[in-house]
Amino acid sequence: MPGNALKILVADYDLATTLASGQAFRWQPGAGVWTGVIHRHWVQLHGVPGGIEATTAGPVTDWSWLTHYLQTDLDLPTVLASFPADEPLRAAVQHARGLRLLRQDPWECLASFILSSTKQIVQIQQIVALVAERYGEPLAVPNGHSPTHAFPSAERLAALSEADLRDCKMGFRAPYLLAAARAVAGGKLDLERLRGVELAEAREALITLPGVGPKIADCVLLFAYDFPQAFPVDVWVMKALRRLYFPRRARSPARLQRFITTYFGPHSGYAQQYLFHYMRTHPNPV
DNA sequence: GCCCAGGTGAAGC
DNA sequence: GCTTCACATGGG
Repeated sequence: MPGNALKILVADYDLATTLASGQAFRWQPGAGVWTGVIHRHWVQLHGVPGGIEATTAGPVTDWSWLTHYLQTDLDLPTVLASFPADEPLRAAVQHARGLRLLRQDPWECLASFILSSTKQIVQIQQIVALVAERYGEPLAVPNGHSPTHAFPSAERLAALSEADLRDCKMGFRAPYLLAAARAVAGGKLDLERLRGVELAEAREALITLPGVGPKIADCVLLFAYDFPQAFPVDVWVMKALRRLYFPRRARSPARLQRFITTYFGPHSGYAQQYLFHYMRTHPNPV
């Protein structure tokens, strides 16, 4: 029987921390409820004892889009057990146990992170909301809720001008987003193909886009694909590495990179997310 | 006013 | 290889 509500049984899932953790930008907190958009679905989520309750605008028969996005089948204890047993990671995990990685749509994730450079998370949310409101297709929403839009397709954005995008307050990122939209819409960059290639090859393919460097590429590979060893290094993660792992003397970028790829194990991307969250919420040394 | 934000590319050495 | 700078915009 198709319904518009579902309870997902899952342990070790901190919904609020996950949705606010700066990997996805379309979630708005309410009174214990998170409202957002996944693909073409308006959805409300709230964490309850033993799991997550979801409500949609209309009847749903196949909920796999939701469970896949939330990654509720992932066994978190296995991931955590794969981390090196050091003090920084122990503290970071203890501080936010239940923090998860989502599995987003590659195009939306790529576009969002192109917009992310030297922006605070709240500002990225504002820009993404503006782009969706202006150029995304309207979605079905329950009575009493404000109108919501899907994130616009690459084809839709590719048809715009740079000025249209600059009007969405994205500044110097506008030509980068436009170039990415045109590369994807024109078939020059096949985001689906990246699902089946090695991490290094997928990274290279993304970095060919102007405005996409190693950090943004790794965000997309970690948050939208199945690359558990993608390890985006932003200002916060760099602070974590310097302060928690190399407090005495600075390491060259090459040495740091080698440390990242050898030290954190098969789920290093997850370790990165815990370190990121820990530094963001503990910006000052204890 | 000032500094900073889930960076990147270009120019300089 | 590494360092410095510009690039828009808004929050603290």
